[in-house]
This record gives sequence, C-alpha cells and structure tokens, in this order.
Amino acid sequence: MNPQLRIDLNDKLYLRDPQATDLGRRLIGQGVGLIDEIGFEQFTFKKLAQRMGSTEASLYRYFENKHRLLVYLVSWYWAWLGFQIRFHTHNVPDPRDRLRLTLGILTRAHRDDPTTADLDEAALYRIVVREASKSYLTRDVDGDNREGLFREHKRLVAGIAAVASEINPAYPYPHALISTALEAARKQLFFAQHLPSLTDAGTAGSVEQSIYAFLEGLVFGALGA
Amino acid sequence: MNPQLRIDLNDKLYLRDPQATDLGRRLIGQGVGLIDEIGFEQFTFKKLAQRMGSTEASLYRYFENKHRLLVYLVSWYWAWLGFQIRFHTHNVPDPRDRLRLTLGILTRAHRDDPTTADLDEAALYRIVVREASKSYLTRDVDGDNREGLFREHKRLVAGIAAVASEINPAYPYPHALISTALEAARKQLFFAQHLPSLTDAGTAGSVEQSIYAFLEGLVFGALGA
DNA sequence: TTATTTTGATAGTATTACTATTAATTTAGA
DNA sequence: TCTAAATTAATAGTAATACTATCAAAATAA
Repeated sequence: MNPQLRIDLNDKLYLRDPQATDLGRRLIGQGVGLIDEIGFEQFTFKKLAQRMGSTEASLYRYFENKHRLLVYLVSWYWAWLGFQIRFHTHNVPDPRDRLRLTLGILTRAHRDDPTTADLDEAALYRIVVREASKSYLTRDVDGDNREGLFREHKRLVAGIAAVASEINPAYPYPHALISTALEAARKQLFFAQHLPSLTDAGTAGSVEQSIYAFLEGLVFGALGA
Repeated sequence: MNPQLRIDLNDKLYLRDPQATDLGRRLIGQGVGLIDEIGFEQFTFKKLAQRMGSTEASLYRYFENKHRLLVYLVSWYWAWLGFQIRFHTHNVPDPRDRLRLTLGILTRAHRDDPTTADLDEAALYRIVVREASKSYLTRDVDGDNREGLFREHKRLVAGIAAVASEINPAYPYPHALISTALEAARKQLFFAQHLPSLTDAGTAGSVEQSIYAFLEGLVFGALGA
C-alpha cells in the first residue's frame, strides 16, 4: 500500500534523525518492540541497548530522553494515521462518507495495513493505546508544546474537525468532538481488554465493530446529522 | 455541605489506613499539595517526607509505592464525586434532569464545594485531570483490577450509565458513553489550559460552561434524546 | 505499668537517567 | 585510495530513585 511512505516529523523531537542511520532505524524498530513488551515506565535506554547489542550512550545521541522517544513514536503514528485517512478518503465527495471512513480507519487502521518497513504497526498501536496520553500529561507540556512537539496530533484533529464542520458548520465544538473521539477509540479498546465494565464494546460482535458503531453514533449524534 | 463525609475505600489500596492516624492524614493532605506542585513523575516519598518533617520509611508503611497513593487519591475523588452526584440528584424524578445535573457536577464540582477536612479538592481535581489515567495505564492493570483497585471508578460509571439507560433503554453503549464523557470532562479542561487547538472550550464564554454544553450535546445526542 | 504498636533515625542496595572520555570503526570527500 | 571527519562502542562515573532493614524512642492500649 505504501511502499516508500516517508514521514517527516518536527526535528525538535530528536537530537539526531533516527531515520537517517541504520542504528537509528534499529532504535525505533526495536524500541517499539521493547516498549510494547515491558511498558513505557519499565523501558530504559540501557535495556534497549542491551537488546540491540549497542550502548546506552549511543542511543542517548538520538533522543534526549525516553520521553522524547515516546513523543516521536506517537507523532509518527498520528502522521501515519493522517496519511491513511487522506489516502482512503481523497476521492470521496460527501463529507459524511468521509467522516464515516475516517472513523473506520481510526478504529482499525493498525490491522489492515501491512507492516511498513521495519515498523510493526500493531505493536505501535498498542503503545499508542496505552502510552499516548503520557506524551502530554506531564509537567513540561507547555514547553514541549512551544517546541511544536504536538504538531502532528493537532494537525490530525484539525483535519478531521474540518470535515465535521463541513457536515454541520453551526456545530460549536468540532475540535473537542474529534479529540474526544480519537481518545475514545483508543480508551474503549483498552477498557474492552482490561476494564470491560467501563465499556460495552465486545458484548455484541467484535470489539472493533462495537467501537466503530459507538463512535459513529457519538459523532453524528453530536453533529445532529 | 458535608461536615463529616466519610469515604470508605478498598483496603487493598493501602498497607495502613491513612485516614486512621494523624501521620496518615498529613500524608494525604500534603501529598496532594506536593503532587499538584511538582507532578506525579517528579513526586517521591522522600521529598514528601522532607516537606512533612517525617521519614521515607514511615510513609512507605502506609503505601507500597507512589502508584498506590495515586490510585488511592483518584479513588477517593471518584467516591467523593459519586457522593456529590447522589446528594444533588436524589430527589429529582426525571432522569434527563438527573443526567444534566450530573454532567454539571462533573464539570464543576471541585469549584462549588468547600474544602473537606484537610483535603484541598481543587488541588485534587488538578491531580485527577493530569494524572488519573496513569492510575490504570500501566503494565499491572489486570493485577490491580483483580485486587479491586478500580472499584470506585467502575461504580461511578455504572451509576451514571444506569441513568442513561433509563432515558433510552435501547441505547447499546451506556458504559462507553459515560466513561467517555467522564474522561472528556477532564481532558477538555486540560486541553483548554495547555493545548487549546485540541478543543473549542473557552473560545466563547467560560471554559467550564463550554465543556458542560459540549458534554450535554454529546451525551444527549448519542442517546437520541 | 507493661506490652504492643507506631514512628524516627540511619543505613544500605539495585536501578535509573543520565554525562564524559577515549578508542575503534565507519563514511565521505579530495 | 588516502585522509579527515563523523559516528559508535566501551568503559566509567554521578546523583537521584525506589525501595528494604534495623533498631531505638515515643506514643497508645490493655
């Protein structure tokens, strides 16, 4: 589907571009695997270096700290998701159809897509589900934001919100609606897997089908469409 | 309003009940202050002990680790919120009115209420906004869940979801809807303060008013009511 | 008043989150 | 292809974190 998908991220995210070198690409590829396995709090550059057969000091030349790596991975995911959405909706004239397709993509994009290069999207999605909100729920949000670290997230929300506004130009909360839907898509999947009494997804049919139907009702209900 | 509000939490949350001793109560009171000031990741029992004029070892006798303290504080908040909701809605017959009142409470309960005993609810709410999801987004969710650490959160969601079901018994996703709304109330406030382009709250009128209006449209829209 | 519990004081450990230095190796340019 | 520059590996080191252990002092309960 995307043989040479090139994703350019804010260069403030890293000290040295990890896509530019072999070590950098292995850092990302294996980093995703390790964070997925042991979780972000247990993850350290030392452990990753051991697994990669490299050294802690070498990895610290790519990212200031592990938090920047997380923000990088999450940004990469938002950018990739934005690409998927544009790719699948670019010839669809009706904004309702575009919004429906978009909701479908963000509930199951990670499944359909063949693995891009050295990145395991399914593992990355598990990381996004579990860790994405930690990228901004920190003491330094404001500083990080000033550096533009959340640009991809904002871009994605703005893009989908524009479709919502096309459907109902009078609706006053398109950004809130889309950021909520984006968050809900991940949270409800997490709840279905770990805290099922906080959701209803999976009680009838597949979890992803339920989440899609829930989101569709939520978004179109709010838009009064 | 609640002179002797007694909140009983799952005793798995702590090693020794912090409400039972003077040191324990100071731990909670000052712990809230310190987490609010420096954030959960920078927070340590050593720093808290210094501020309290106690010792690290003494505090570790109350909580296994700082994560348990966070879960305790968040659980306390959910329990307190549930109490506020029951208190303000207990004589309201129409479920729509009850749901509207509930949404109002969860967007601004922390403002109206006078400080309970030694707990600063405004600070606690800031902690809930910023840190609550970290209480379950961990590697040990399943274990923690088996111990019942998320009971208060579930109880709150179930209670409000029941009202939603009363309004529209055919609606298939009441738990998803309410857990989403609960999360959105906090997230949108955080976005308004730190990442305003992810929300619309505050562009017209007060942030809390906007969040309330957004949630009302979202929830009643989904319920088709 | 004695026994029990709780706290404080102190010390110690393994791990984390880095930084610094230097030597080996790779890569890029002339 | 040789040389210079950049990159990585290897090693070492530091301050802070997340605890645990021990023991004496103080408070409390029987």
